[in-house]
Amino acid sequence: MKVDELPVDERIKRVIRGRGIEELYPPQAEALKSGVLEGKNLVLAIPTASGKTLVSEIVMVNKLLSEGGKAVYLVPLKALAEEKYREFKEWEVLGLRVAATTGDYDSTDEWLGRYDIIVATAEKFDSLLRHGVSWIKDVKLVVADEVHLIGSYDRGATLEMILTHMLGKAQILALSATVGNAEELAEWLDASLVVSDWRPVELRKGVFHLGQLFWEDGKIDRYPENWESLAVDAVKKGKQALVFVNTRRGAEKEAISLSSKVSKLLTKPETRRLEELISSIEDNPTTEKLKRALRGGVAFHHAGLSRTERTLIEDAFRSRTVKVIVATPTLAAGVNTPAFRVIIRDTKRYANFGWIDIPVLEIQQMMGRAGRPKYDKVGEAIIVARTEDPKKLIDKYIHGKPEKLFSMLANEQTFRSQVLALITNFGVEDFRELIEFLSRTFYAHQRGDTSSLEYKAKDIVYFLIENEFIDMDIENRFIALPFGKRTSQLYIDPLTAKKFKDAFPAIERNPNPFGIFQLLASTPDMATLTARRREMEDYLDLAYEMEEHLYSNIPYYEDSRFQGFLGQVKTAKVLLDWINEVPEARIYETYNIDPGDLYRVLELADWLMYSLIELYKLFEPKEDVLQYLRDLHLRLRHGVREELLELVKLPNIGRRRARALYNAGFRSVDDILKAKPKDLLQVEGIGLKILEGIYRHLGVEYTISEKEKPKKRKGNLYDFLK
DNA sequence: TCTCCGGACTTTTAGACAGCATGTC
DNA sequence: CTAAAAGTCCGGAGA
Repeated sequence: MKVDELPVDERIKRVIRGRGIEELYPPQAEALKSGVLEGKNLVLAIPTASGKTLVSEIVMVNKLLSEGGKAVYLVPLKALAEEKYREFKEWEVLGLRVAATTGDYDSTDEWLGRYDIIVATAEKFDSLLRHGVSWIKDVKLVVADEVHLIGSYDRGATLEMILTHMLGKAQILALSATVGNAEELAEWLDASLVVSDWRPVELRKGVFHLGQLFWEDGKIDRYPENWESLAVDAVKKGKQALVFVNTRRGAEKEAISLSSKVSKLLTKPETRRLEELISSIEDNPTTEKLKRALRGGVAFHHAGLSRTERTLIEDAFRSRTVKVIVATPTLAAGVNTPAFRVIIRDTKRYANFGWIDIPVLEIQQMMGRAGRPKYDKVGEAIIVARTEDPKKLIDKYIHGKPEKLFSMLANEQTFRSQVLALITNFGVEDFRELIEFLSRTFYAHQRGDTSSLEYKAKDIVYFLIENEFIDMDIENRFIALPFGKRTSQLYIDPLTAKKFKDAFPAIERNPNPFGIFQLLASTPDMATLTARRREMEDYLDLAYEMEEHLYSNIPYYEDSRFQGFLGQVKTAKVLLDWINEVPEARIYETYNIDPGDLYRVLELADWLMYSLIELYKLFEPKEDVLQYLRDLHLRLRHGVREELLELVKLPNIGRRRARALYNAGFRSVDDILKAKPKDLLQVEGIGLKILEGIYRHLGVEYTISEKEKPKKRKGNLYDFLK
């Protein structure tokens, strides 16, 4: 189908042709002929990179241009929100406004009302729904990207609930990877279904075993026995490779090992670009290994890296500076990083109870990264059989069908939170209405019988009543209580809120960082670190040493919570070090964690600390305790001791600069105001830009003069420099 | 007596959403 | 119920 023939607004065609697209891919054409353009719901199940985004863009923009209102585009990751936001920005030439909103920024909900296309994570949109944002009623279209995540254990229920809320109120376009039961999903959503495995770049799949590469078409190629030769070979051909492994350690090891082989194939300019890249990376034990690998044009990519480094690597890969990335599954579902050859080293993964086969769906997503549109005619996806029987791998992953999707609504943790939200934020008045809502979910559609779900819901309702989240009047109608409503809006697990509430008296008696941090770490919303075997004794000792500061009892060795508790103690200790200004590098070493892990813990602790304070406010707070908690929150956010709190409020002053200022004798804003700029500039980390920002923040008059400007003006920064 | 090596035994293991008010080194 | 690689410990051989 030609772009010209599209039954959509001319302006849309112009923009598309502006991208150099004249002809639509067959599945795109099929999708657009399915009735979506006339407002019908659609489930589009086609491989990654086969043009789902363009379909959704056409549907969104066409709808907005003809009907007005808003379109919401849901993604599973913050990084993807960013990526889609940049892509959709292009449509602003037609007068549409695009915004992205995630937990990271732009939470002023009403402000979003000025935009036409809103990209959001599913959880963020759920949160917006809970806050009852006024513009939700203008949403005419919801695009749910990666909708197969409805089957994910911990996050699927959220997506399912959002779609249930919006079903019938807005048009729904669900974009999915190929799954075993797409038709079931389509039936639930009352949608047309377009399924296809067509790809713009041909995909060749194969299994590698002891030097033999068995292609799906029966051809066999021969290579050196070590699978690494597959990656090296790709680079020799002037291409790139993406290797998937199942552990961080594996990613690092293989990256360094491949690096020494790939380095020989690099050109001078490539080596220079890599050196440039390396010099821009911060130093710590993890990046030290990364830099070693990068010298040979190879990188590893896993959640232990900070966001900055991950993005850096992804960009460098796209620009072909980096030839090979060895990644854990972070990259499989993340931002778009296609490569000529994808090598899957592991098909098993450790998951709580032991090793499991990675689902076909996920392996197919990894394989789907093979082939760069516009650059490659064909992409190659190769599974390495190391110990596994190659025949089994071919049957399961190459010829096999992906798994069916199953509703995860019944997952206790999410369900608890969702039931609360239904009552406190979505006006569900009684049990009958609750059941009525649940009957419209995918769970109900799929299982038919909702009696076990109802039973669970009933249990949760009793839990919520018992803990004063909600109440029930004599006619058995639900009453939302402030504690419940706030819990739901803070987006924390009711169990977390209950733990907080129970701890308030103890906190009032003995407010202290360690006790509070252990409390935060003990909630289900915190991803705690794990205490390693050899560390266990140390943390147990620490717990006993700090026993009087804790708000809970130390469990016995036999207790099932014992292991978890030690992890909480470790997490609390890390947070304690953080607010005592222990340098990051030392934290990484002492606790054997990566930058990404610390970042994650801090991010969660920050959010939970805020929530703790917000909930405390509801229970006749004592002013001094409240102030104590607020200060601790600030210390947590900035990683500083109490004495730096004042300085850290200044723009661009974090834990390092604040400490430098303090140690140089500038201990307060007052000191800074009285000081000569010249002296302040002596302080490590304080340059012109920073000082300028501080003065602007404090409302001090100043101007940065060019060299030719007169140097005598009052308040001129350069006056003081002399 | 010290060092090195190998085998037996032990330990470890992917990822990442949410609030709110503005800016880390 | 299912694995595999790295780390640790210990004893024995050799210097």
